Amino acid sequence: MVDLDDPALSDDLHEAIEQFYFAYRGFTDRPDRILERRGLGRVHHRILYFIGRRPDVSVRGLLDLLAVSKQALNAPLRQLMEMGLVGAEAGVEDRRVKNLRLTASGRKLEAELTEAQTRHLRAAFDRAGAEAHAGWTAVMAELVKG
Amino acid sequence: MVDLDDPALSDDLHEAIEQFYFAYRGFTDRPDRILERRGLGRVHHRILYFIGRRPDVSVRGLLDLLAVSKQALNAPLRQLMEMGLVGAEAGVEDRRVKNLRLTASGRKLEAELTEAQTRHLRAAFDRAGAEAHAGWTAVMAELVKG
DNA sequence: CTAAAGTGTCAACATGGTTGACCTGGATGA
DNA sequence: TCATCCAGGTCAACCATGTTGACACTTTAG
Repeated sequence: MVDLDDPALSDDLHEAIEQFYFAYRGFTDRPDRILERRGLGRVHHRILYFIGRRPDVSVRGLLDLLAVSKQALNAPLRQLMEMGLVGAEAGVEDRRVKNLRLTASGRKLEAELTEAQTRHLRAAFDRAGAEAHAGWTAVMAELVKG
Repeated sequence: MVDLDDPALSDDLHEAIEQFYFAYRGFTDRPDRILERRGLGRVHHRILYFIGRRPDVSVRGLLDLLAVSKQALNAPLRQLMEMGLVGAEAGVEDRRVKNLRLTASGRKLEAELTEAQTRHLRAAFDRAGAEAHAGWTAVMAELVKG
């Protein structure tokens, strides 16, 4: 059992570390379970997610977002294209670049996965209140910047 | 380049997903870099951290906290004991259980690693303000519960 | 024409996790 | 007392995800 009310956790910054760890773990394992039923992994989710959010992103752009090597990206991306979830088109200005987009079925899977996470987040925001929601967002923005 | 101000990110719940992802990534890679200089990994950090926060935790307790198999825990834990960073004592009531504790040098390394993360968090909390800090904590608590 | 950039792919390797099987030794209840 | 359960340790096979290095191809740009 995970007891976050343990009296040993006095320092609130230490508590924040644990909250971050456990919250993130809970945040990722729902979509993970959906994915593993299809033989896909977390990488595939991240790829689907970012292509969905940034249509026509290039392979290079994806690499920078995910901060992985192109070799690590290549296999799962190709797999998603072979499964018909992601489509690619040569760029108009520069025909070397591939503009990546979700297909209809890609959008469907992406929505299913992301929905699991947004439902989780929305529930927490609702319970904590609008003010807390705003505070959370502000702190997260600082963490991303810093 | 990671551009979180991209106009495509309209839905704030989607933005929250990205913030969570990028914030967590930034949060973990500082201690990771300290560790890799000593040939240790993130697992070792988590072990040191939780033993530090919950002195006399048992191996079983650690397994439940980390949610990994005992085989995954065994090697890094043994390594930490061989390095003299973690000590163990047989339990008084039940002599099967091992009560794990940090040694002096274990506490030193743990403090160094954790300090990197608390400094990061403290900076974000300071910039975002006390109210935002409270909101962040409230939302995180809900996420851990949910 | 040449250099650089975007993409693709092969190979070798490291890490960190899994499950299954089996062992020791201490606790415990019929 | 004896059978059984539980904490812990260890071996083996396996898998997912990542890395670097090297090389090829196409296209763009100087």
